[in-house]
Amino acid sequence: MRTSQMLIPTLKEIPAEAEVVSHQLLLRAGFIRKVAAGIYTFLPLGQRVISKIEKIVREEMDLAGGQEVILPIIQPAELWQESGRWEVYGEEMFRLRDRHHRPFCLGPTHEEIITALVRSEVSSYKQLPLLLYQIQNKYRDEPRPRFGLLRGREFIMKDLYSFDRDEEGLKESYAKMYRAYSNVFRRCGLRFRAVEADTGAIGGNYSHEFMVLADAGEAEVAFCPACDYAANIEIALARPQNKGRQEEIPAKLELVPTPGCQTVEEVASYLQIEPTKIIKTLFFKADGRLVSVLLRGDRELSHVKLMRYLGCRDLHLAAPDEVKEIAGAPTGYVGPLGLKSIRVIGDLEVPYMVNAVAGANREGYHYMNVNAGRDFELAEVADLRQAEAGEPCPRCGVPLERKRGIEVGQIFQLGTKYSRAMGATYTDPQGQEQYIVMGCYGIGISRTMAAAVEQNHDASGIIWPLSIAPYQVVVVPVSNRDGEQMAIAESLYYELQQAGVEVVLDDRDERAGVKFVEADLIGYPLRLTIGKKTIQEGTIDLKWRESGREIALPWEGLARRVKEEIENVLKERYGR
RNA sequence: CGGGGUGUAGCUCAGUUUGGCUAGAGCGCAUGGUUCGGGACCAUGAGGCCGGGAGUUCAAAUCUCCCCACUCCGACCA
Repeated sequence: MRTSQMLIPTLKEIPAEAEVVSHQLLLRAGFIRKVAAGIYTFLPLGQRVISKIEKIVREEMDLAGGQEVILPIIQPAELWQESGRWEVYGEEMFRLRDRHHRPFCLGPTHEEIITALVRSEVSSYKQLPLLLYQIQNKYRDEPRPRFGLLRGREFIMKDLYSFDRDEEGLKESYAKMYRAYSNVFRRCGLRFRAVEADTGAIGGNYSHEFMVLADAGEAEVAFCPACDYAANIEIALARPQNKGRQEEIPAKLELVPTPGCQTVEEVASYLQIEPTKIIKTLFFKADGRLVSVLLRGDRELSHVKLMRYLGCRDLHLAAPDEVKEIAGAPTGYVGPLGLKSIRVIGDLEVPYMVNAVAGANREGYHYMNVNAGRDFELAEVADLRQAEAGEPCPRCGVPLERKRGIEVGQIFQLGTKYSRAMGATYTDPQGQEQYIVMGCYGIGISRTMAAAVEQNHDASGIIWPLSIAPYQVVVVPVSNRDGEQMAIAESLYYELQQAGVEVVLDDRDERAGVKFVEADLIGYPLRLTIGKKTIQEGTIDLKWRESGREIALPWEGLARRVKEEIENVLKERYGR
């Protein structure tokens, strides 16, 4: 393709709406344009990257035994009512009615549709296992779309569903997908970690997320630099870190005034103690019931851990007046001493806290020298806090790292949640009816594109991994008015095309500087420059975007050489 | 949903506080010329319901009210 005929609207300035670098660069380099909040058009270059990611995904899914289908975007409410999710999904679902006022939704995911398909078409164990997938738009009316392609309301997703005879089969399918996903993201040139994850609204009991490590990520992961332990911070194991401090002798309980001290920081600085000495008491409403949670003052609660422990579906902080009613004091002065008629759950560290400080359930006062067991009963303890960087890995003891990540894929073992709800069964060899055991596996295709930019860019623009670059090579004649240069450029362009290289020819009547700057911004992995030197010395400058390495090579036979080099890199760095 | 910010040319923004000439700049675009290996320069030109509606006023981009969109923080998603 010739750039003079292509739609590549680059921008010199950063659009005001874009906050994160992938959003800025994808807009500036002419890959995407916004249509509404969280809804984007993919321009020709953007579409090519999407296609390339999809191609890698298809290869890996097909090699793992997947079969591609296309499921409808518009889905009838009845199926969602069967699974029980029509109500559960809430406002995140785009809902609509047809001309007969029948309710539908735009598919946020496809468990219902695929389960309905399989229950009517699969009836024998001989038809299992089955792996079906599609690549298609998904619709989720996010309360707050942001960061361009990283959190959209319409986005491109690959979703695969596995159907097995039993748990054993599910584990195999899951393992296959785990490997396939690792291949996909490696081949896309991403640095990622597979982490243990919560199952959330999708349901099921076992899950991994594939996280691309990047500061723009909305999730946090804890991982071990030495062993393979890695988990979403929501569920990463957090063992008590204060066991060794028990040499301190419990002292006498003491009521102290703490006027105007409502936060952990205020109390700590007023009493001249470390936040680690404070017992933080939080009140939550879990499915409508009040519970209280005790945590060391410097720790952060994991909502997911608490929800899992309580087995509740809805969890939010209690309102201040609810807290006052049950504790007799406003938030900031509440504590476990004398708390009645409310369930109290402590984090694993709380029993080890000696001579702690806690709210006195009296406005303006805290207790000092509080000890669990002596001063209050702590019947329930559980792992409820977020793991911190630096604490020992729960598997091997090496200090954990904690980083932000972009979730580009997630795999779930669903079990029989949907097959039971929707009656998807098969007949086993003994003639008995059994529920099909399911798994589901998603890859955010458009999000992967943004994640690749987050990880691969510099001050000049995008640095596409060769495997997903919109084009592999740009040929830049320094002057398109120089007939000799253009003749060489044209023939090189032709030869590269003949060799099967994905190439564009920048034949625009622009100054060389403009072409170089835009080539860098767009991020073509390889640039071939034809200038006066080419005429005089017979060489063409070959420059890799990633390393900046530039070498002059004789232009005769260059196309074949470039093709070989591209093949090598694709094979060695991005191959299977 | 709560709180903040912003809506003026394709893009980035002045102008709004204190109402008043024909609404501006840079970039981009078109035409002509000079330039030509890292976003050149000169000249000319096109391009605006100043987010929308209602009001106040002799007069509204500017003041008031309502609505909408975008965006950030939080809640939600979990």
